Amino acid sequence: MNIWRHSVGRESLYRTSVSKLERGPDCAICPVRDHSLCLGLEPHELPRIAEKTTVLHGGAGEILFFEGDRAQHFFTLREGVIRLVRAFPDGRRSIVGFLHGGDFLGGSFGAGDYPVTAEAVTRIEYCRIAVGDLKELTNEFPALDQRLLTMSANRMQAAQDHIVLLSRKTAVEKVAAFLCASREWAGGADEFELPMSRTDIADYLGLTIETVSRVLTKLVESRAIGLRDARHITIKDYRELKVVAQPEAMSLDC
Amino acid sequence: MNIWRHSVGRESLYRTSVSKLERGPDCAICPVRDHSLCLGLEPHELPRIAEKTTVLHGGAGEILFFEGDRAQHFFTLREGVIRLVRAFPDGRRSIVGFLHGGDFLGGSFGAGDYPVTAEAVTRIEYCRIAVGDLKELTNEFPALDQRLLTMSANRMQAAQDHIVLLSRKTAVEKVAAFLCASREWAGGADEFELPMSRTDIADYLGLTIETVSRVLTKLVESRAIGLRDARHITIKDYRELKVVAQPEAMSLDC
DNA sequence: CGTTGTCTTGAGCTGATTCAAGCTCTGTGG
DNA sequence: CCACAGAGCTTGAATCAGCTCAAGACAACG
Repeated sequence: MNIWRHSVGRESLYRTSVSKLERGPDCAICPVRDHSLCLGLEPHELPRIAEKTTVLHGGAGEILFFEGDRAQHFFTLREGVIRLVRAFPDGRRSIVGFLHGGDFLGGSFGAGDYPVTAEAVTRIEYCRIAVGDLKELTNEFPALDQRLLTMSANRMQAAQDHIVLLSRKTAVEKVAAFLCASREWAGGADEFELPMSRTDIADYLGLTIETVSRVLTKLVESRAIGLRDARHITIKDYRELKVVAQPEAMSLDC
Repeated sequence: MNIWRHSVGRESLYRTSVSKLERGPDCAICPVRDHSLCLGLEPHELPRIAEKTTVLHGGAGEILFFEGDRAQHFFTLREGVIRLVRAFPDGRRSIVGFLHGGDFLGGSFGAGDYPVTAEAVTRIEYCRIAVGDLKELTNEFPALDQRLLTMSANRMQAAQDHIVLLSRKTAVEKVAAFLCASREWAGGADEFELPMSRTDIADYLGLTIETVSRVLTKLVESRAIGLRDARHITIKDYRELKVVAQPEAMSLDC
């Protein structure tokens, strides 16, 4: 890392700054202990994984790895938001997913390259472990494999939801679904802050920033949501929003 | 299984026939032995998994499980093609992926429901094992977990490719990408048969059948492909097709 | 207090959809 | 053997959801 690279996308140049390095993690006070990889471990096993793990943090915009880089590390996000990006040479960009506290990254198990670029949306804190070390640990603690499988299955399901959204939902449905998801990500309260820009939202939903903006004002006019400013959302009619967001949610009557 | 259920989609009624049941598999002659789950096992370990496994086969249109069914089984596809479907009550439909020989299904690890419906596109042959039994076996053979993780990672990458395709590619790019993928699926030869209908293709690419049809005739006119009939494709200019299909494939110059 | 980046809004355009025929197989029954 | 029905596919014409282009609003910042 710590390189300059020409972007093929909207931004003209990326810069990856050196992440500030800390000592091994103090797992006892880990904010994501019970919904991350480490849920698979007993408390007394944590030191074994901690000694192979480094805690890092980085600022918004920082790049953890580029698409195509050799996948040498496995990461657990402790704090903040990360976007997974694929960019086209002609400027088109697709955000394949957003990651939040507890989510893992990397871990293209078996040899391989990262299939996406990982960028910090906000200030982030994360754990890093070499894939070789993780593999050793999974031999020692089989519960880790189970946990990895469960988390992979959850991510797969999220990806499938995303596919359905992109292939068959209208702009309003997409934005409504995004707002419902953001509400969950933010903890479930009806007022929250969006960590990402309109550009990120558009590239996640397969729309333009103009369309995202227009749909949001339409939702404000229909009193489904409120906008204190561009980043501060208030959900005013969650039920309605959810109905719009999930036309596929049929009340199964059998 | 073996039930009638109203479809919420284009077809008015689904029928799930009883799959013909065979004895346990003869893994020695398994057509997908070396690119399925069982790649993780030594030859002498195969009988242990075989004794818990049932081989089944079913006809085109047969449904292995419905979205929302309790995920009690794990499947390995030996022969044929399966589509993973999500349907909306209003008739919209999305195909989240196609599966081919060696691919696995189900296995929502940890308790859970199937997030999609699995339907046979062609006549199929597949292995079925209860998730509980599989879990026991993974304790016995840790290599199975590794293999599952690797396969999950590959599927995740395919899902991400699909997301990029749906969110940022044009109709021509989508169809071109689909044809390139079909070529691989069919073994890599320039002449092959499409196992699925235009409706399936459209629901996979997030287009209408009319658009798929129009794009195909356009590709015929531009001499990139030939169409003996609707299902028989000849790739005439693979290079060109690949370039159209992957506008994201930049020749990394650094 | 100008500059810069982000977001909103408007007007016109367009790629893909919708609607509506018509065509081409395949199988079935007379 | 041909007529006929039905499903699946293609083609054309009109429409529209979302895009492009362009301008302006607003906040943050040096």
